[in-house]
Amino acid sequence: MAPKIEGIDNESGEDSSNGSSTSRRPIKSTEEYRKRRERNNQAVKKSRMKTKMKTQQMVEKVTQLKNENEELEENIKILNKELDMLKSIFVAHAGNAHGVQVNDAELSRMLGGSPEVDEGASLLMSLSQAPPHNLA
Amino acid sequence: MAPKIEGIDNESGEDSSNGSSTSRRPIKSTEEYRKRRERNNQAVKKSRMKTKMKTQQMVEKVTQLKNENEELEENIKILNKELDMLKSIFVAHAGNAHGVQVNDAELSRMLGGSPEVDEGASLLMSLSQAPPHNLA
DNA sequence: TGAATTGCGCAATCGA
DNA sequence: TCGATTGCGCAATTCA
Repeated sequence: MAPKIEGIDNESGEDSSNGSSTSRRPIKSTEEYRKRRERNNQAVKKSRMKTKMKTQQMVEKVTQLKNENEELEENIKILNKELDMLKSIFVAHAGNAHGVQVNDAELSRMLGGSPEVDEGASLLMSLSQAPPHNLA
Repeated sequence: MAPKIEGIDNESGEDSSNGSSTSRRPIKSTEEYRKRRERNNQAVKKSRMKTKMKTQQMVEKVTQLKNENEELEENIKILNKELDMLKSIFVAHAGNAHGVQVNDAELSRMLGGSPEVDEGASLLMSLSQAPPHNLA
């Protein structure tokens, strides 16, 4: 995390008194050094490519999710519309020639499912108050 | 796009014959150079920060959209369930003591709205075939 | 022309 | 120990 002052080449853990030569400056050090640098440069390049790819994929992911979202909202709109239709028909029919034969208790029994409707918009509430089921 | 061989310091567009000194090597060049380098380093840092922020925000955006998506799917499930309920009630009621008073033509008229239901799942189809409205 | 962006290499540090 | 990450500076290039 704390790079050196920059520019200084204090590399190689090798000691200057190399066991394979009388050279004042270690030979193997330098060639080994270049070899290592080259490998690291390669690794860096690879790593950065990877990062770029990930970023790119995230951009795509975002647009994809946005589209999915739009479709879902659209479907919810349609479903709500259909629900409203059915409710109107239901009510109209009920108030027509005869009283409704199912009361709330019966409805509750018939419904049964959807135990925990988080948005407070159950069928019964829909029937009585008709709040559009959107919430997004 | 094509960096130099690296390490060579061929900088400064200044001419060696600087108009403010007799020095063979331009003085202003060097100080100007450092000044520019410093500014660029600053700009680079800034730019990279910006990039990082954007990336981070995208990560958050993705999780946010995923959550929203989940909620929407959940709501669609609920709506479909409610729709099914209403339909059962409707059909049961119809087949009970008297015939259905609304035929398809009437229904069509009553529906009116939702001009272009893209998924082929209109109310009428729902009533006759009951295909769950999911499609996500 | 000056700021912003980008490719690249170096060194430190991390992680297995 | 060695590849992967990361902060940083340099120079070329792009943008405004």
